[in-house]
Amino acid sequence: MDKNDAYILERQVGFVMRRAVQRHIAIFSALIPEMTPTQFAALAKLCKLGQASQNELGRLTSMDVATIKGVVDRLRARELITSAPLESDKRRLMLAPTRKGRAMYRKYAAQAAEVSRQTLAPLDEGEQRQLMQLLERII
Amino acid sequence: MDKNDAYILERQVGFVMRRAVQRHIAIFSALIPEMTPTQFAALAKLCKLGQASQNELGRLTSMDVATIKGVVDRLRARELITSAPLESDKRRLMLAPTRKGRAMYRKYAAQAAEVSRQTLAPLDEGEQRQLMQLLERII
DNA sequence: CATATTTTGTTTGTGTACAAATAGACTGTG
DNA sequence: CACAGTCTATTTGTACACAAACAAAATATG
Repeated sequence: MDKNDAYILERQVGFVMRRAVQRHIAIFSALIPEMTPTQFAALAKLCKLGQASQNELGRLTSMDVATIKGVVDRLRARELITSAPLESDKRRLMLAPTRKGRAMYRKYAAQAAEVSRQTLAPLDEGEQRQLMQLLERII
Repeated sequence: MDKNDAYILERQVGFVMRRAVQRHIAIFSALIPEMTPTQFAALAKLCKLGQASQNELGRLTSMDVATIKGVVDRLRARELITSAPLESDKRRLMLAPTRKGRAMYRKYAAQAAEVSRQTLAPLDEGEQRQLMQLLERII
């Protein structure tokens, strides 16, 4: 095996992204210990929408059916959202933030933005924009 | 709240990185269904080193003690690595790839590199280098 | 209208990922 | 030497993440 085509773990995108995500999550939980990034994402999206079915919310937050169910269960257990079967389509479980959920979202929205700032802090503004654009293209 | 400082989920680094990692893992498991990215990372690193303690391997692959233990257990269950307490320091669990483990690594090293290529395929070479450099700086 | 297909949600099983508590082994310092 | 502090590994509990199998409800199509 030639030295040039050696597999170097540290140079693989997957590995580097995994580490970057780890750092991001660490920053998030330091600034917002009350909930996980995933929970906040679901709550934020639901607050933005007003209401949505569980499935819909999952698609919009890129969580599969099993994952969104767990996240929804935990948010509901904390009374941050409510759920109820839809009359006109009994398959669907309509979700909406509670007053408490909306308050939680408002309380932490600024902090969540700060998490993004701190995550990108090692880069200047141009580099930050570049990184975001490049990442969006490999999604 | 001004529209400009609204929290837009899709524009947060954490969210975009999470989705990019999801795509990467999907590509990985399509090309290498035999093992997970994490397992391959640990096996690859161990093959490169020849041997290492569990703790050491965890640090080098960015897995905490509980995570690396699980990964090691599964690799050992499949007889891809062996483990034995070190005589000179009975706390440490020395790991080494088995012949089967080394064969597995050799078999999939090229495929693993291909995973990285496909993940970055939407970008040209310069952009790929840029993305990698930017990601490395926010680790 | 009847039924094949699709959609939505649930459940189970496996695999990361991390915090916190514990135990045993080592090291450094008095 | 003693023992305080550190290091390594394990265990437990919680939380994503996804595949696969299932059930119930809605829709499409003949």
